[in-house]
Amino acid sequence: MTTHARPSSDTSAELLDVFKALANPVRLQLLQWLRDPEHHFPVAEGIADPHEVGVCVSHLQAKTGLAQSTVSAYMASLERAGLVRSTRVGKWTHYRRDEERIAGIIDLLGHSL
Amino acid sequence: MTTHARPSSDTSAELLDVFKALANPVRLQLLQWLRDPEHHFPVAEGIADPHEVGVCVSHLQAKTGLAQSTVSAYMASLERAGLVRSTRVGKWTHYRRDEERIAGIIDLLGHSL
DNA sequence: ATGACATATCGAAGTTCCGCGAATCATCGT
DNA sequence: ACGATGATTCGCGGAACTTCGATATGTCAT
Repeated sequence: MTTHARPSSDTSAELLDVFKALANPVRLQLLQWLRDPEHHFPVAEGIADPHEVGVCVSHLQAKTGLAQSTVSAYMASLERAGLVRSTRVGKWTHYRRDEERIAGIIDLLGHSL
Repeated sequence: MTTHARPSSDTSAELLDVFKALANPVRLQLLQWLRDPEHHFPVAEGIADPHEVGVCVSHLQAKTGLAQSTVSAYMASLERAGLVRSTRVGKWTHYRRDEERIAGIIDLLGHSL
């Protein structure tokens, strides 16, 4: 069975990674843009539904105005924290939110913050 | 009335401050110790209930093992983020969680993260 | 095989954060 | 008024973060 009351050092470490990933205005913004991709990014280009596959780095990069290398690194850090997942389609890497994981984190916050 | 769907730049800024405050293992730990003060800190010393008044910086400092100036600055940063409140009693400054505010933040996270 | 294009990784410069000790401020006894 | 005690503020060296341009990898056409 699982202990459910006292936050273990394990769950705290998990939360810490999430907090570090989101303690940056651009990364937080990126995650929020991905809540509604078709509303924030050009839709006609890609063949597939943005909600299914995600948004490619080029589009994210254009919207932030930061260098491509920066955005790439930021998305990698969000992925390491478990907040997004990536799918490679041809030469494009698409990023989408991991809603299950995010819901789990919110739940964890409600219990152990 | 309150806008509740689209995260305004205002609520995002609020969340950002919270994330920055909690993106440090010691500060996160401090907030969690304060969930159950009488279990984590000496109880006989103070006259008042820790839940009411809070825990003074000396006790927090002793438990972290860090310098007093560091802990003082950390608590100030948690207070700026709205996660704790301070009460001065004589020469002691007591810190306790702001549960209402924390609940509000959790709620905000659930809606706008 | 060779370009062209999308992304990832690698230094590097500037800024912010971390944690400390020293100095300062506030409050209580005496 | 004075010293002792708790807390905050200040200045510092070192570590981590931010962002960039340059380079490397991977993939698609030709």
